Amino acid sequence: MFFPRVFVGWRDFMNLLSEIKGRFLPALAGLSGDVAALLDMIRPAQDAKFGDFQANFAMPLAKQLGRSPRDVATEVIGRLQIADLCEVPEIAGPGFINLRVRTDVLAARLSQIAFDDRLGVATVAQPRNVVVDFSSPNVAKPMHVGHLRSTVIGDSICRTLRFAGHSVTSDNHIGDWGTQFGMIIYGYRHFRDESSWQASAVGELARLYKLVNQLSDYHASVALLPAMQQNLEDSRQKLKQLQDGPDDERKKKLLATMRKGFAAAESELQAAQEKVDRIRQSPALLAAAEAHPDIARRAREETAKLHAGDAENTALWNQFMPVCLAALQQIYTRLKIGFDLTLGESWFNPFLAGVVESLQQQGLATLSEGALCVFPEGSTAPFIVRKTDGAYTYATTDLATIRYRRDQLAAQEVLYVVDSRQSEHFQQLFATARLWGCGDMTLKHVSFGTVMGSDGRPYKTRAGDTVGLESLLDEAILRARRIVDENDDRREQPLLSAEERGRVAEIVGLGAVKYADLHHSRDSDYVFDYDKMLATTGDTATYMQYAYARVCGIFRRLQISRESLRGQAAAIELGTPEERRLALQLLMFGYAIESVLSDYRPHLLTQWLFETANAFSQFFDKCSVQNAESESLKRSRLVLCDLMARAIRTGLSLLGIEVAEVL
RNA sequence: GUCUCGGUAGCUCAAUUGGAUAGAGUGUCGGCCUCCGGAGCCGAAGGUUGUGGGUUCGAAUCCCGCCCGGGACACCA
Repeated sequence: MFFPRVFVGWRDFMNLLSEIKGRFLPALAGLSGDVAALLDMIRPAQDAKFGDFQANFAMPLAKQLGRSPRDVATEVIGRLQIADLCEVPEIAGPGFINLRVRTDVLAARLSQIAFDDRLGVATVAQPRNVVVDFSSPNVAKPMHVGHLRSTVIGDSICRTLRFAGHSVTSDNHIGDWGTQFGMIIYGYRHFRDESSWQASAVGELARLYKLVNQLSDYHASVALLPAMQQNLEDSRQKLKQLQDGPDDERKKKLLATMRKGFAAAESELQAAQEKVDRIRQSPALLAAAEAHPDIARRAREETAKLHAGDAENTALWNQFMPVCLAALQQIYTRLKIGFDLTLGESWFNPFLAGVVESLQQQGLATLSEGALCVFPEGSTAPFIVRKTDGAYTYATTDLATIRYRRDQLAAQEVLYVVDSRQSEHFQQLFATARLWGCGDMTLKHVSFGTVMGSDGRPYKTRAGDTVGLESLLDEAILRARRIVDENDDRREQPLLSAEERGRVAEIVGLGAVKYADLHHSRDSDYVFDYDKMLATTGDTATYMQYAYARVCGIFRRLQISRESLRGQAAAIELGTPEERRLALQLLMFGYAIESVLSDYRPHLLTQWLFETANAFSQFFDKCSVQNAESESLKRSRLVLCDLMARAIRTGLSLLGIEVAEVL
């Protein structure tokens, strides 16, 4: 018999939900062909008033059998042997079966996992070999806010997969071979400031990149400006004509479309004009621009020379790369994020010709308008694997990478944590890979939305530049420091030295940035807002960190070390609703992780963390540890506190967020 | 034009993928420190889920039409 996914839970004896599903299996036998689907409809209750778990299968099953849902529910409950786990199941509403776990069972389960670092979460029965492709910045330019989501989400997914027992290879597929290298090579040759280069090679490279980019844009804009003005004028005319023309059904819609087109043309023109103005306002820049009229083409030529193996450009590339990588590493070190591999585009360069050859041999690639293309089913646009000029594209590199990951890394699954704007590319890539013979791998685009500013537009500085990641982190940590200072200064006896305050500020600031990102569901755009992410109230990383610090405060106050609890048995007493809720919440950790991994959604873990910290805060409010009515209750609560602290620490660690004993 | 993602409380976002009376945070108003950290806890108000139809026991979720917004659509990656 084939066992579907739910039965993985057999090993996972601490997982309440799996165990409950296991009890329903015999009770449902013979009622439906697809028992797994029915078991899948047993879930945590969506409201505590309905109990702890609810089974929703009676309605669809009744339909299948042509009976009434409550009747079916009654029959299933009649067959169900669950008295040792749950109280008597109740049927509610149209036919929901509500389950409440016996409190003594919760207590017993909690005792068993009390000192388990994994909180009783078993590793998966069938580990997969997963490559996670994330972050992937261009090395020649500084990392900016756009790289934040991929980096933070990707890291969290890696950590969670590893925790679950999968074999994970994180790979930073950096852009180290593209046109931007031609630009810095050109810049280095013509605009290098030797003293700046000596002082800070990265800084100088960033400046050169920006300069060459600006000058290229200038010439492109100057060339395009007349056409753009004409275009704007044309659409102004057309708009006017239409407005004056006869009313009919299509007019309104057409008008809206044209207004949109007009607005787009207008802002396009404005952007181009700004690029031109910026150069013209500076005599030095203007002189540079005029001295290098065909800078864009010549930068492209430098790239082409590099790709062709030109000795001088290769030497420059070799000189630049360590500098660029060190700059990236500095950010990753601050973020406390690491990679198993950093195999960039350049690394796959030697394989590209072979990839194209293989595609041709299999008859997958055809020439179209001079470019060699694959036309995967369901897509009209070509997937270009070799350009007219003979150069390969990132499509080619991505295919080479897939093959490498399958053949050399034995990957069963590859996750691409990349901006949703590239979803069409990945659709084509995956379709092509399947045709090409990589159909045995699971390829998944874990897409995410844009980081927006409070104005609802992509997050930029007031001057309109993208925000550098470095300065963003600085700002968050600075703000966190102010909060930490203020808080500690308020105490009669400050607890933190200046050095400790700095360390805490870093934990709080970084946590705020990461949590803010992760707690949104990844496909939606999210608004970046320092004030919200570092708010001292509400659903932020600090809330969890604060809860953690409060637990530590209890132990400090009572002068008991958390480790000292571990020696003896942990008898748990759950006499109050607050203790019970916290216990149940702690036992749901495994479920939260499963939910995250079912579709790579870290926000489901932030949700669990918030609920857990909230359950603790209620407990903290109502259930005094130091004034517990008995020694055994006090000990029980201490164990609960210790467990909760480790739950928060472990959960946050899967998001890449740290905790501090004192905030 | 084609494709794609979205529109949910004043604001920022959820809703375990079709389940019960759509939930959190924030903001507003009102309670709670002789007691372990008040960065906390409790309560109230706040909704025609863009809109009109359809599918069924049941829809924010699936299908169709329309209205708004973001994004992608041939040689940048």
